[in-house]
Amino acid sequence: MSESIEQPQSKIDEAKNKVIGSIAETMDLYGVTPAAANLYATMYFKDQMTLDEMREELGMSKPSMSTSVRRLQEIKMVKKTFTPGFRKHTYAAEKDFFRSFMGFYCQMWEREAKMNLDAIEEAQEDFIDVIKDSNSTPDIVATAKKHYDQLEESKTYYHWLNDLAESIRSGKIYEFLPTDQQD
Amino acid sequence: MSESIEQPQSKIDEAKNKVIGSIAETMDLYGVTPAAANLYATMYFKDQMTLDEMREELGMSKPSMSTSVRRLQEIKMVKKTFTPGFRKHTYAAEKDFFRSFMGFYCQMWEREAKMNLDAIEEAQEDFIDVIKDSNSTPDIVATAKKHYDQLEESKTYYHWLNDLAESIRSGKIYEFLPTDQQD
DNA sequence: AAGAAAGTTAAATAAATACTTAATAAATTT
DNA sequence: AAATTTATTAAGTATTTATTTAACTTTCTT
Repeated sequence: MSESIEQPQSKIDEAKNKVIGSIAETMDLYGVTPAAANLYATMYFKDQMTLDEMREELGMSKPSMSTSVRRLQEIKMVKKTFTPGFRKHTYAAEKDFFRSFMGFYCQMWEREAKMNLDAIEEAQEDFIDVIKDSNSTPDIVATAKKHYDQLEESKTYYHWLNDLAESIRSGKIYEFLPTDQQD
Repeated sequence: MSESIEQPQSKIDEAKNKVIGSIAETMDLYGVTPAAANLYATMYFKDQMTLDEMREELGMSKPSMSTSVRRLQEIKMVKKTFTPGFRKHTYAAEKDFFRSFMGFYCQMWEREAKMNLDAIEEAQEDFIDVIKDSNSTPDIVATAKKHYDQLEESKTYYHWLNDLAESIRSGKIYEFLPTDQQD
């Protein structure tokens, strides 16, 4: 048999690996570690996996798989599965990318909104103190006012970000942007 | 003067730094380098800046500022400004977070969709070859079909991601999610 | 309850990446 | 056109981050 003829199984593996590489690369760009990114992409083609199977399949250490799988659980891209009569823990990838998207972005956006709104609140109080302070020169007061107003305006964005996250979590966004619409 | 009484100017700086730290921290989480994140957050409170002012203000090297500012330009978070009769280049931060959001996410999502759709296309061709191949056992064919279908279904997500990006770029999303709605 | 198997935490190492210094290129002024 | 100022590229260094090895804890089985 000529070596140009590929075995069906290896061709399947090759095809899978193209997709795995691509998914992992994009996850990398979003700040997910390489091990976690490769793991998710690998699990995407599997029903469920144990830590040992992951270690075997990716050729990495077990602790690495353990921490990666936990990180993926945190962003809701992997779920623990219960397998009766089986001692090892089993995990399954979230295959629905819409749900993965939700888990990843909504969490991030809500966190961003909270963190920055908290900081803005504190800063605005400080600016008010400066504005009220009799030691403040007119220039200083004007600057404080300008910054206060800038922050006030920016709040609109963070509220919108929370609204966006909420409309994704609730699924309401799909009324506006249907999932089945082919372009 | 007691040291518990704060000078207005330093109080302003302190307040700004709270927000700068918070903005930079969230940008860090999105994979923007610390230097670029701090730079954007600093510029957020400035009209415009030169590379030397950036270096001075952040206490970092000029090349670091140069590469950071370029990265920020790529994601549309900083724009070059023209200052007549002034030799040095000047740059201004995009103060409208809605525009920053657009620049950052739409670019990422469009890139993700393109990359993964390309990989999927290639992989699907391979799976078809395997399905057609007379050397393939029924098991192999079944697996190839399963993977093909899974990839086919996932395309819906990438098309939706493109639609989402498009609706943000066009501003149509704000018809669905108004920016002024306070919660 | 003791032993074994699986998973996690902690410390150490390896790898990646961000940044700085030094050198080069580009642009503006005299 | 030469010189000076500004910006960028490249090479090297330092820092951070990811991963592994080793120790420990938990959980299950006999």
